[in-house]
Formats: sequence, C-alpha cells, structure tokens
Amino acid sequence: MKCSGVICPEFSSMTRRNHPKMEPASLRTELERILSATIDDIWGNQIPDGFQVTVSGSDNLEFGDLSCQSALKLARIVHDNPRRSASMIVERIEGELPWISSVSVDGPGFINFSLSLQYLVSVSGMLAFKGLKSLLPDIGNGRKALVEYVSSNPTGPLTVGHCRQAVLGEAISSLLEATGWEVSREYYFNDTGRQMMLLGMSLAARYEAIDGGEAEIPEGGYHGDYITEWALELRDEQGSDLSWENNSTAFITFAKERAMEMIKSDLSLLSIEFDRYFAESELIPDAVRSTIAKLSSIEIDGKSLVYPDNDDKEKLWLRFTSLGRPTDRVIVRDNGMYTYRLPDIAYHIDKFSRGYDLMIDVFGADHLDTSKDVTAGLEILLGSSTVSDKLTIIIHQFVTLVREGRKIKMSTRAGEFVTLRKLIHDAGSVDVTKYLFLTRRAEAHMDFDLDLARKESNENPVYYVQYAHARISGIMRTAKEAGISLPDEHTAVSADLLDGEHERELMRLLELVPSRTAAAAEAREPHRLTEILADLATGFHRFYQHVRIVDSDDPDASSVRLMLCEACRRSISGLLEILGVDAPERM
RNA sequence: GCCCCCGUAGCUCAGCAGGAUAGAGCGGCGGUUUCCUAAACCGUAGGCCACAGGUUCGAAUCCUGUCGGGGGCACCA
Repeated sequence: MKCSGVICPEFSSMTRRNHPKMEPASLRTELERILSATIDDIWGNQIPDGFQVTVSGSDNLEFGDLSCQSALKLARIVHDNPRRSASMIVERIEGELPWISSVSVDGPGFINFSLSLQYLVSVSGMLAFKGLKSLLPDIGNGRKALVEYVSSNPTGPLTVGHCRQAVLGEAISSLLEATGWEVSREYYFNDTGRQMMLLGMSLAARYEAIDGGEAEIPEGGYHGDYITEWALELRDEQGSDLSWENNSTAFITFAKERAMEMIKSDLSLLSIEFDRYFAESELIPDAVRSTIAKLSSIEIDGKSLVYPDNDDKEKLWLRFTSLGRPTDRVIVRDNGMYTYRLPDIAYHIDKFSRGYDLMIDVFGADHLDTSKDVTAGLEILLGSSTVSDKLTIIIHQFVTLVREGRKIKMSTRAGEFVTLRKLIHDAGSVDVTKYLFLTRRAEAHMDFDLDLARKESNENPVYYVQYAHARISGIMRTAKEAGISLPDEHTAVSADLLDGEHERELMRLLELVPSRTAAAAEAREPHRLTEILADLATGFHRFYQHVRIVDSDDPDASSVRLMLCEACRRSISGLLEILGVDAPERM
C-alpha cells in the first residue's frame, strides 16, 4: 500500500502528459490513495490497519467540490487537533495534485478540494461524446449475477404489489448491468402442490357452472372473473365433456398456462423479460430428495436436523431451532407433499451450483420469515460465509392502496385486488407508474391513492425530468438549424469558454453523476437514481434560464455550451434507461 | 406473544457505513415570457428530524427504552 514520495512517478507523468483524460471514479481512487499514503508517511504505525480514507462530494459549493473527513477521524487516533492534522496533510500534498485547482482546510478539519476547470470540462466532454455508461466504474468486471424477482405463482394476473417488485427488480438488474455485471433475470414459480390444485378446481367449478351446474369454488380457491373467462375458453377449445373427476390434470394445466400467459403479458407492459422461468417441478424429485438427504445427514448437539413427526412417520420436520430460528417447521407433509421452505432451499442450492458471484432475491414483506429460514438452511449446507458473500435478499414493503380515503385490503384468492394493468391505466402511463415506485426506497411503505393516481401523475417528477431531456433535444435541433455543432471530440476544448459561474455549477453536477450512480449500484438502491435525475433536471433548467446557449454571433462558445447540454442529456437518458423509463425528444 | 419496516415541511417522500447552515416534488403566497420548449425559473412562508436517555469533539444518522402507524408469524406460496 505504501507509495514512496507519496505521488507515484508513473501516476504523475501519466496524468499530466500521456493521459489527458481522468475519469471521476479514478480521480477519487487516486486522491484517496495519495491521502492515505500521506497519512502513513506522517503518522506511520499509529494508523490502524483498517483505517479507510474516503473522498466524497461536498454538500455545499462553499466547501469545494470534494471533501475528505479523515483528519477528523484521525483526531481520536493521534490525539491532536484535527485542524492541525489536516494542515499537516495539506502541506505535503498541496500543488502536487493533478486535476485539483486548490486544497483548503475548513471548519473543524475538513480537507476540501476544488476541481480544476480543465478537468470538469474534460469530464463533461466524455459524458457528451461517450455517454454515461462509459464513465461508470466496472464494478462487476464481468462477474455473473442472478436477480430473482416477481416470482409470483401462476394463479392470476399480477397485482400492484407485484408491480412494485417487478419495477424494483428490473431496475436493480439494469443498475448492475450498467456497472459491469453480467446479469441473468430469473422468475421462480410453483407449478405443483396445493395452490395449483385449488386453481384447477376453481376453474372446473366455473366450467361446470357454464351449463347451469352449481358452481362450488373450493375453500381457499380463486374467485377472480378471469377464471370464468378461462372456463369459456376451455369449453370452446375442448368441448363440455370434461369433469374434475376424470380430467383434473387438463384443468390444472390449462389454468396454469393461461396464468403464465397473463403474467408474461403483464410483464411485457413494463418491458420486462426474464432470461429464465424456473419451475418448481424441475426440482422434483431429484433436487429436493438430495436436499433432504443432505439436511438429514447433519447433526447438531447430537440431534438430527431432520426428524419425523411423533404421530406420523411420513411427516418430516426441520429443526430450525438448532439453526437459531424461533420454531421448527414441517418440510414434508403426511401426504408426501413438500412445504414451501424445502423446494426453496433446493432451488437456492441449484442457483449456488450454477456459479454466480452474486445472487439477489427481491421479495415482498410476506417472505420475510420464510426467507430467514431458507437462509439458515443454506448456511448450514453451504457455509455461512459463502451464503453471506453471495446472497442478498431485498425485502420491499407492501403498497397500500387507498380509494375514497379508505385502505383496500387485497386478496388474490377472493378476487379482490387491483391489477398491475389497472394501476398503469389509472396512473396514466407506464413511465409514471415505474417512476412513482422507484422514487421510494424498497423498505418504505407506500400509500397509493387510486383516486389521485391520474392527478398525481400530471404532477409526477418524471415529467420534470423528461421535460429537461426534451428541452435539450429541442436545443440540439435549434443549434443544428443555426449551423452550430458540438466541438470535435478529439480536440481539447478551450476551458476559458466555460469559465462562468453557471457553467461550472452544471459541470460540477455532471462530474458527480458517475460516482453517485456507482454508489447506488453498490447499495442496490435504484431509488437514488431518481434523486440524481431530479438534481440534473433542476441543474439544467437553471442553467438554461441564465445562459443563452445557441448564439449565432458566438459559434465557438455556443459549441462548447452545446457540449454541456449534450453531456446533461446523455446523463439523463442514461439514468432513465437504467430505470426503464423513456427519454422523449419532444413533449 | 415473537419478528420486520416506518415515524423528517400542509401532503408524498429523499437524506441515515456520524460531520460543516436539514432537502426535493406537490400544495400556499409573490414575481419572471419582444429571446433556444413557462411541463420552466426566481423569491418567500412552512421543521423541538415522534419522545426520552446513552455513546461521541460532533447524532436526523449509531445504541437502549417509550409511544404511534403498517406488515409478517400455515402441514398456502
């Protein structure tokens, strides 16, 4: 880690001569390295091993562009006034830093850096000519990630809750892709067991009711109108001679296929496509049996992890209490069917065996308890460090629907739910729906007022952002008509032409975009992108208000200002693309 | 009873791996278009960051407790 003389000769010459461009992510890394080396130089072995030096964007322009708090954190370690420590650091590095125009010690001991104009111009140029993605750090570095989301069982249309999850999972996937991960999107569904049986029986009941039979939907069955529609379709296709007693498989298969079609069509409204739909039946019987065998072979405190029920030997329990969970659970029922937890553990083992470096599950709050059990099971089978290193479970809270000021209780089985389709219709557009969900972080509850949906959508911040994009696109058209184009990509732009207060403010905002986006990716928090977008839109609108961009009397200055606009436009469109929201050229 | 999430401006929510005067959108009030899209911009009002302790040079952010709201605790998924 040590670097003699603080500034590596290679780095110094590289940045100053051979490598005229510096990317924001690299600049931060280099600053951190230089600061870290300087601190090591001054205080040497007083510094503990894990001491992290970080450079982050300043909150306020008064404090420069980038800020380092290390001197404050150092105070406790070296027992000195943080301002004095900061000054000692600054003395050593001042004037030696590439791309930095000034360094100062402010407040209680912050070290603040101002970025040089030339650097800011060069970053804006990279954004304008190469786009946002080219400046995002390659965090994944080709590693493979699997994101599992939606995973709703084929029993009916997707609802509002699924919509939130779909949008969230898709945005996380895209965000990972944008930062260098190779992402597979996977949808896991249960196509066996009790729910499918109930679905088939519900369809059979509606089918028989067509010809006047008494429709008896079984207890716990499905009451949605769509079942009746399927029943009519089934009769059109296969006549009216089917009966549940003789043709149960036909009913179940028909319902299951219709449900999956419905779900895929709902997902296509959101432009979501999965790489794989993984059916639970693929795990039965081999994968599940081998999972039971592995779990059975484990003993904790002299007790087998799997044990038979006292009354019924066919029924098997998993001793979750030995794994730190509150209660043991049945994993195989007396009729030989598996409960949810067992195939789910088997499914995750399958995922782990496929060699992913990162696996993300996006679940609703109802999965909280079971997902903890599943994780505990995986940890005992695969080792807790393997699981914690590779598996991340994101639990999002539910959407509460409000209509006429009252909360609506939703139930898919009772047929009382608001579909994803209806939600999109009420909100007025797909973009609005997506953006609305994405402005909240996953763990925040969300009230969705259906009566206000459309009204709110007109005031939705997505239009504010899209408008900025459309406005810039308009400026590009105007510039073209006036014969003004972007500067040449390979010729250095004269920074003097952008030496204004408003230009600098916008460039500084742009410079922050790649690192803020990368931070959002590492936190798996796509809602942060909506914050960046709002900042960019505000920044641009303000810039536009104060600065005349296309000016036929001054084509050179117009051209470089146009470059800033283009940098802004491509930043906005790049972020919107990650969120799956359209970036319109006109509004 | 156990577990999870939330409590920040009138409303919906950001900010929370501690840091320098707490933010946005919408709503309120008042301004700004002979000029590249006014779906914009500028100004202004509005906050004991639920409450109480604790840790710290420093807490909206971390810890503990209390209160309030939501959700989950199937041999459904």
